[in-house]
Amino acid sequence: MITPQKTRLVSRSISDQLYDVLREQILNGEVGEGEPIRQDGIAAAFEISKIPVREALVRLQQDGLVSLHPKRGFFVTPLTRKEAEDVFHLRLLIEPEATARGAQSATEEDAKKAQACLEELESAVARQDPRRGVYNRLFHLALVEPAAGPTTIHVLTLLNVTADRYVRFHMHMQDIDTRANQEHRELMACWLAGNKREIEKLMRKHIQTTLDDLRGALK
Amino acid sequence: MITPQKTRLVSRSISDQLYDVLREQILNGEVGEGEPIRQDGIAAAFEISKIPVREALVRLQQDGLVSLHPKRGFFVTPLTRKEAEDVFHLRLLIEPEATARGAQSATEEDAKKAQACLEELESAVARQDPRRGVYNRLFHLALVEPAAGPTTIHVLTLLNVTADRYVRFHMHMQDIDTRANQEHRELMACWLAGNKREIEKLMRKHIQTTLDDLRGALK
DNA sequence: GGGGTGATCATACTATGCAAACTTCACTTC
DNA sequence: GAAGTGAAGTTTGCATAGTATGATCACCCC
Repeated sequence: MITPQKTRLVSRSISDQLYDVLREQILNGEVGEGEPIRQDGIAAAFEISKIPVREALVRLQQDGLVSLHPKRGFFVTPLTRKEAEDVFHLRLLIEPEATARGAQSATEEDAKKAQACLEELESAVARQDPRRGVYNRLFHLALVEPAAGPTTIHVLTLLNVTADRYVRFHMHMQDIDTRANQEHRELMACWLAGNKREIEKLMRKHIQTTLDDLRGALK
Repeated sequence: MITPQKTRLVSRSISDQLYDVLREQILNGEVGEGEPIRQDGIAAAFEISKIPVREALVRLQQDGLVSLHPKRGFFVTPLTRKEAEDVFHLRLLIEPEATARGAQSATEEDAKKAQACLEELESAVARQDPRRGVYNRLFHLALVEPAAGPTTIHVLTLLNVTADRYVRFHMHMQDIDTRANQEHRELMACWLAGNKREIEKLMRKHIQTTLDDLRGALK
């Protein structure tokens, strides 16, 4: 018998897949900041045409990861201290409260999913998976999802992606992995308990600590 | 002698121009919600190829105005009460504080620009310009710009665009134009005075009032 | 006549190719 | 030798066109 899938299987377009790949590469710093992005080169490297390449780049532009100079091409947006402060400021404004609301209206289902995300994250950290930034985002979002509207999800994704870029670039992962692990466990426990005030405080502290570390790395 | 231009003259691509046009049309409700968007149709209507059409739609998708079902096309995202509440919740969280910070670090230059935006807005309202939603956004952003980073600008643009869509769809403009005019004047005066606490309170009230009106229209 | 099956049509998605624009660099002129 | 000029070489941006996929409908079997 055919077993039904939990994950809807949809055909992902080339541009859609490329979007993820390019975003990961930029977040990993594999493309130097300010460096021009040659459409032909990417198309050749992936053995595809320029059309899906352009579409992926346009999406990354809307995310603020690359900028477009007309008739001159796409460039990786430079990392600036100003933007880092900006992003974390917004996260501190939005995410603690959103997480608290998520904790309040989380169902059993939501709790399962959040815990699964945490386990996947810890497993990724344990095996030094370079994609653990992705799992970190997924965990943070899972805590928010139960109560958040689509716009909140979208904005927080945007902010977490950009924050992730700064963290990965300026900090050695091992240094924060253990601390983050500890904090994530605390967050999770508190979130499951549904303690609104406490979870809000913890999340604020979690983000603030990362920002402090980042400031230190930026000297 | 050649007079130097204040506005950098850059070549705007077809997809870039189309992005603005389509966004305005969706905001005006000229494309029914849930309605499929035929790429061929748009390409034919504007006498261009499908490539720039797709790029414009991809950008609108990142903005949340249209959604994409793989191999089935783009659809105008439906308006929901949940999203409206979500968007205004975020605006209330971000915009008052950002405006207050803008007021504090505004230069003479910034003040001139903000006042120019307000005048343009009032003029657009006076002549019943259907594009006055655009000028409203520009005014709100001008108050924030002096102190805001690029991400704050981007997020607030996103939120204001979506908020604008709900306002235009559910409310008759004349009803709020006069009240908004009054409030904008107060905001402007207070902003110029640099009264942080007061401007924060006023902006919060301004957004809250719009939300209340919107809730009323939604019954 | 209802449910399943296959052919036809419409549309999305991507490859190829081309013209316009930008960059680079050799060359000329002062 | 420095600055200006023009041609060659890249690269972007878009049009054309083909392929693949999903939707629609007629047809068949029960």
